[in-house]
Amino acid sequence: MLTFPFSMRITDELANLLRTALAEAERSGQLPSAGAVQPTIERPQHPEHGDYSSSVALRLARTLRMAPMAIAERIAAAVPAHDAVAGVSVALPGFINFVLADDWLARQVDAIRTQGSTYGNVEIGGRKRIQVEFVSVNPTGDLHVGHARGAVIGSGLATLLDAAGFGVQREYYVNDGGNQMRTFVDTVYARYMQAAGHDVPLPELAYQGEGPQRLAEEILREDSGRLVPLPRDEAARQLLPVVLRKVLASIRADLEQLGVRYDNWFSEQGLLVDGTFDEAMRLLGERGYLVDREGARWFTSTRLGEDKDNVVVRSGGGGPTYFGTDIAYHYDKFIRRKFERVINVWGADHHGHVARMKAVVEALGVDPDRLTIILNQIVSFKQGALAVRFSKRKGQIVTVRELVDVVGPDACRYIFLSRSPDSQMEFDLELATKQSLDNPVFYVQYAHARIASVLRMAEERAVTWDDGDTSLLRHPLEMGLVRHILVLPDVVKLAAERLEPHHIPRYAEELARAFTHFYDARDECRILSSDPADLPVSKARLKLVDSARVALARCLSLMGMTAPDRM
RNA sequence: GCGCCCGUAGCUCAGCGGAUAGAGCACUGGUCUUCGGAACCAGGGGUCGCGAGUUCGAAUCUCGCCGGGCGCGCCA
Repeated sequence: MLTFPFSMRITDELANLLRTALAEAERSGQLPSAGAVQPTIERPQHPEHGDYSSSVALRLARTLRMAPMAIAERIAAAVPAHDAVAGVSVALPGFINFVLADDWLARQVDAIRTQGSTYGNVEIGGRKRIQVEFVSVNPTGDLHVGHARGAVIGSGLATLLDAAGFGVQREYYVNDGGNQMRTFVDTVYARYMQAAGHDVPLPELAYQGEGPQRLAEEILREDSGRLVPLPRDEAARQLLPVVLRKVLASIRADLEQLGVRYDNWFSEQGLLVDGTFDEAMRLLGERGYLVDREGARWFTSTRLGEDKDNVVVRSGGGGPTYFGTDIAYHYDKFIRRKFERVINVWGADHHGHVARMKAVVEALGVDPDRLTIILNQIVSFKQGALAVRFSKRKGQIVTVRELVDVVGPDACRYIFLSRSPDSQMEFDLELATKQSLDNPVFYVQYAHARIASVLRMAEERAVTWDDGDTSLLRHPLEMGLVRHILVLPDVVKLAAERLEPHHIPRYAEELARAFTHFYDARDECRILSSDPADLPVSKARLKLVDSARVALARCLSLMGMTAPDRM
């Protein structure tokens, strides 16, 4: 009898069984040699096809020149006994189906509870250093509502990669070195002087809205007009760090409200002052990817198959372009800080930047596959059937802060996380704020609160269940719940491998449903019974719902949501 | 014009080349006296945008077309 440590995913165990079976069938001459094969394990959609299945026989049919069913039968016959597996069968057109053993399933309940908040972790990252950079909006005002999606996807992805065993760093790239920042500071300066009673005109292309003005008035109040007598350039120079500090503090506070935190805030300006920019340019030059033309310096992307070259240093002493400093930034990520992988989460409007950025990384001598750029499509908002157009004047939601105030961080995160970044999603404000089970956010959290409530009630009735015997669990609803709980590690693995956090909320909903089905079978599977004879099975069921609590809480924490004990 | 993303049930969305394409909402009908009814069960509803191709097998891969979004700056 083969056994594996409980921390191993059941799908890996089944794949191993198939590998063993395949090797054995080849050794005994039942099957011709197939070479190296990685049997895949799927979860069938229909329960009559078992708990897990494999199409390995279908895939082998061609190379082995045999009928798929014959291959499946010979593999299935050679599958070694395993205490997790109650049955192996074959089905047309050539599937091998596995049914898990109830007693083995029941034993997993204690194993899951032992793992607690680490349940669902998988080891696919090997502690590899990976950076997730996201949001990175110019520090020129509040985060717009459109930035919330990238913030949630980026932070969700980072948490997921953590759980998958990567060494993750969350980073915000602060664009404090470019024209936009300068224009913003100039705008604040003009507003500052105006507030101090001086008729200083706004710069060309000044930032509109009341943001710069409010900021200017605040700074004026705090520094009592210290900058008024200074020459314009000097005043702007001194104003920049003050503006930056205030705007970043506001952005940071808004993101924290949304459950988003960073390990590092990285300054673009720093790349210029500490020589990183020059170093990156030197390397690119040495490798022959820079050319001076029309007074500017260009990166010759065309050498790497791009449509056109791109300016990295402007003509007329204009300094580096955004693209130029981004080269230095990626030089820093890969060559200075030696991240093995870098993930950038960008809005879809940065699409045009992707190909040349990959080209740059390649030009720096780094495998471009180490850079992944996730583009999230734009979000539109609606209120029930009505489209919402954002307009400050109408007093509608415009900033991330306002969105979080109205919808709440949990619902906000869940909704953004449950859609693939590729979808041009619609965010229904009405549904998101609905306090009912129409709202999947509440359905999942409600299941957790219900479990907490049952456990509280057990405590009130002085039922101790640490000694519960899970082998008493055998009802189909009990087994069904364990089956669902056991899927979490595979979901984490899949989501992390594919960098797709949206599988987590889908699974969480499925798990919540499995719990609710079990819970709702009041007659057949009552957890707390008034009949003393039911005490042993009550204790076993308390352990079962506690393991469901562990898995639900883990899902919620992976999504950066709270796991409420009461609602 | 070129490039990328999207098109799946009335709506919002899942779907790793595999079995009868799924979930929630909405709709229709039904269930339950104790653990949280903010519940549960059942049912109807699909040319997977259209057309070819590859494959034992295509919503999934390839090509073409249609529709929507985004991009193609010495902006970021």
